[in-house]
Amino acid sequence: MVFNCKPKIVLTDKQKNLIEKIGITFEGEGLQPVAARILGLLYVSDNPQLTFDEITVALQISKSATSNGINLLLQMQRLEYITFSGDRRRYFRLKVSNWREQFRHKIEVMAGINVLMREVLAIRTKETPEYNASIKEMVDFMDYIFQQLPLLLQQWNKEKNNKN
Amino acid sequence: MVFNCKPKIVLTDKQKNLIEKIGITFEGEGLQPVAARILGLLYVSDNPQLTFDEITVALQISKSATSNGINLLLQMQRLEYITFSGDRRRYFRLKVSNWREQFRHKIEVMAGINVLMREVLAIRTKETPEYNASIKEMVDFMDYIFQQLPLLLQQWNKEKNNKN
DNA sequence: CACCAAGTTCAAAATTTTAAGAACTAATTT
DNA sequence: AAATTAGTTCTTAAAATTTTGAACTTGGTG
Repeated sequence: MVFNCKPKIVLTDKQKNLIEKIGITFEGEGLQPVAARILGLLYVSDNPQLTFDEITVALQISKSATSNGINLLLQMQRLEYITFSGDRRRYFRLKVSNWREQFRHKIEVMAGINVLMREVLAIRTKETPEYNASIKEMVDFMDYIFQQLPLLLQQWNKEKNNKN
Repeated sequence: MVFNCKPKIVLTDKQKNLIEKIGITFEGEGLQPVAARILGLLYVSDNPQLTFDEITVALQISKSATSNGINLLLQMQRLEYITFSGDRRRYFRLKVSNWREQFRHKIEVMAGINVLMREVLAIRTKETPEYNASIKEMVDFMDYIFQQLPLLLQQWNKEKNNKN
């Protein structure tokens, strides 16, 4: 096992700042702080494939924090890993190519709220027709959007192909 | 002061369940639990205009919790209130008619993430062209979406007018 | 003026979330 | 077989968030 040594990853101040900025932003989206920083690190790091230990060291967190963060992100399908024969370590990387699915998933979550709003409309008193109509307008619009978004994706795919 | 008495608002089990369901969903969106339930209550309540005290009683929370929740939602522009002369109480209601702005705001937040991703691209090493291209593809698509969404809104407005 | 109603504020309590550390497991190497 | 590596799990500690209760305004009422 001659080349088991990996040059420790070094982060510039610019990179560190951006990791924190990404971290805060993704925390705002509901992610756990450590998980948010792991994403930041993988976005910013020169090497987009990092081991468990490299992540632990780069972010200066405990092994258990790394373990929890990684497993959460794996389960959320934000991360995947590859392995190399003769090396027990997993190399984690962002599932960026996955963005179409992520996008679809985000739409589904938002559409879920709309389903709830339809439940609201179903049980609301009929004594408040204007109010109900306001809610219905919003729900109808959102459904229109959710219906149109996949078409936009298709359109964009097409435009992109035309350019190449 | 003859008719200062208001019939205490009564909620059916169906309504209570839906308030909780909405509560949990909006918590998932990052809202505080109490604020999320206040929204739920106002969505579901037969009377869409409730006083401070009615909210406190209906949700069985403390006055300070109500105060915090209401002020948060007012500041977030999710709530507004009206008053009636000779009645010191404020009557709170959802700003549902506001949904176009809310929608625009949500887009801006998502677009903010995209700005960050462009920062990532700006400082990433050029040694990983495929990875960078993947990120760029995602960012470009999201920007396309954010650009198209206002058009969809216009289109929907038009379609709606044609129907009437 | 004394009192009540409609809130607000603040300190403390309760709850939840997050992270750490230490002990553990399961491969691999020596 | 002992030691090392790559992690996991579990208990606890620390931190942050949320909620309460009690005291405090502020404006109107009798």
